[in-house]
Amino acid sequence: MELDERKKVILQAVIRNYLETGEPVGSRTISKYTDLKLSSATIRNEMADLEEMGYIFQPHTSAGRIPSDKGYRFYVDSMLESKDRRFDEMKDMLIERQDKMEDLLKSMASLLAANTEYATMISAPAAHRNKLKFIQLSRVDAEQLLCVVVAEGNVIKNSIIKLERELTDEIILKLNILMNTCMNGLAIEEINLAMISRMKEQAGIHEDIVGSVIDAVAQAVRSDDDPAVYTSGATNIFKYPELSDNIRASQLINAFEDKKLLTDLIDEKSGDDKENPIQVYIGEEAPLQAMKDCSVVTATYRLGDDMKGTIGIVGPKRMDYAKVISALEVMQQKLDDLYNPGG
Amino acid sequence: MELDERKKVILQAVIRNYLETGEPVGSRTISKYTDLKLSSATIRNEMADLEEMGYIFQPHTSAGRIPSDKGYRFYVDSMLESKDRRFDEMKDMLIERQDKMEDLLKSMASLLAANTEYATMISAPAAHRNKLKFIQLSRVDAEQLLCVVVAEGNVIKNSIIKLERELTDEIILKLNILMNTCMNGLAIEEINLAMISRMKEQAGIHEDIVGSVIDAVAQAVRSDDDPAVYTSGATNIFKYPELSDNIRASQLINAFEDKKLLTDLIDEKSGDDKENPIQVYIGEEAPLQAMKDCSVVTATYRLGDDMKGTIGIVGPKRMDYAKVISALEVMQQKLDDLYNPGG
DNA sequence: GTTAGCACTCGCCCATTTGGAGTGCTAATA
DNA sequence: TATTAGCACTCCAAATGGGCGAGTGCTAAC
Repeated sequence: MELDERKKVILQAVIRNYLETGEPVGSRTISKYTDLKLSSATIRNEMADLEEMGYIFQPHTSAGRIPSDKGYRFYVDSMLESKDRRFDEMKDMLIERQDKMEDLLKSMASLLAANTEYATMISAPAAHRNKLKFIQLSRVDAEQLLCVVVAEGNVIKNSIIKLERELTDEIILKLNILMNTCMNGLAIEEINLAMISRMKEQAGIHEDIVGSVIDAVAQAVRSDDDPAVYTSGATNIFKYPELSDNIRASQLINAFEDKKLLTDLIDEKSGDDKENPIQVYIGEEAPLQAMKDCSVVTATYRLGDDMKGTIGIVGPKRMDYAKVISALEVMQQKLDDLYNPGG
Repeated sequence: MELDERKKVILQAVIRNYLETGEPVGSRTISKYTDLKLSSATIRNEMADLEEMGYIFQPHTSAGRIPSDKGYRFYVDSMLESKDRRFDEMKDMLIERQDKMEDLLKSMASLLAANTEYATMISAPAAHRNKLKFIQLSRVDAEQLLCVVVAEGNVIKNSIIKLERELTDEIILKLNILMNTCMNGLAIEEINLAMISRMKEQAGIHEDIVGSVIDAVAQAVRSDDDPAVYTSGATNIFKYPELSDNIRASQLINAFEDKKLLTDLIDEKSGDDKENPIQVYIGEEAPLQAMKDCSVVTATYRLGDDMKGTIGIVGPKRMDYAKVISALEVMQQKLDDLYNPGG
């Protein structure tokens, strides 16, 4: 059977109506809702066809229809195609530029959550291809060396290195210069074994310190230990009855509490497609089992050439896709403006 | 009416039984539960008295009794008095010393949550009376100066200072020395206006930088903008039916999401009593409206002389107080051991 | 002061009923 | 041939009502 134009219109009408009301929609409703001038009986026939094709289904006999995952997929795809967005809604959200990435992302997450009424998460730009801007070693006290690493985008990481022996100021200064001249401007992948042994050679008897510093840099730049995902509005899910029963809510909130889980999800899925940085996952497509009754919309943002992160919004399947997608597009744009003022 | 010895025994029995089962407890149960050798009829009379006195009540006529807030209060107080704890349970929880306070507290929070099955929160030691260990200014690029502040307990804070003009290495070095000689070892309160103007004087034309640095130090050491409360196991509340209905759960989870709220709560209430660092808040006593159906147990811990923070556990009123209190005591001890190995 | 006995209350569970929304099918219509 | 009106049917959800059991309060006897 084919999905002809009229079926499409009816399907759209069913979905749109369901998004508004959250109730199964019946044939009579559609008959009045659309300007097709068809009786409910005709609609019923068409709806039976649509059900057979798998776009909609009945939660039980003699109830109205609700969209299946396939139905949502059709709806979202056709929306993405038609570029029928509501850009305006969020355009004048105010975002202050913050010194620290962290604060910026936190405030963006809570802004998005407040405006969409869904749960949001933002991953900090992955630094793994990120260039080192600056390394600073300084003595805190006799046994401890502070290592500060600044990467592009003012991502700052600290770590403390324990010393087995005391170092003179002079040696620390030397090490500083050595580290910076060797590693400045490099991405973490570019630091290879050859370079490390060359540096160790130059450091002479202090080669162990170089080892520690490189560990520290690696640890600082790698974000495994510090997932760096900011979430907001997890409690919004209680606004949607279909998600707020005990089991589902608990699993969802749990997922939001477990930043590590989120990082994996967000990293794995981001940016499969450079042309289409916005991805929509519906129901079972969702990357986490806990979210199988939700839809997840993610947007990959880029800062400069090498840094990218992901913004994700999690809500019920019957979320306002148009609003969410345009909100994400605005956010992408804002991030771009803030960090690439020249571009 | 007086709370004689027998009434106390019966009240204890009622409460203990309710803690175990979560069901209203009837007179027959108590008659068998205790070794008082009293018939259920007698118990009924006594329970009627206890109800009149406000220690217990019936959720509805012809149901067993459950403890009121006043009843719990009696139970907790007599437990605290008798020092009848179960220290052993958690004693050998393994806590690795972490370089960073943050990681340590996070892992402690999740450990506590996992072991108690309640929700936990830990506030980082308030740094407001904390001594500065070390300040480091370094140039990131032409327009930005990185200011790293290390305080006692290896609390590290960064901030970026925007520059209006370029500074030479020499000047930065000078400023570094100036800042460290002036402020090292000081608590933030000890930095007064006189000192600031003296420093500005010494900095000459660069007095504006000194101003910025002091702002940065203040901002770094003050923790207002970064509440620094770590939570774990918020989803544990779903394990307790009396807390997991939609409204309550949503309010509670919300409270746990809002770190700022938690900070206020935790700071306001901590350490009223130096002798009794462990406080129990039952039901309406709880410091947050969202927690009015919960009990909250807090413990104030001290690191060194000036730093203190709070650990809090939130659970249903019928929580295992003995276990929670001893767990908190163990945590206090561990923190003490880790950071004051000499004492 | 304690206990046995008994009537009573009330929440909970279950089966049954009722009403309404919505369907599928069929026959009539344009 | 496509559309529509009509009707019987299905099923959910909410309301109704009776039986069960746990537990109480009271009274009278010990």
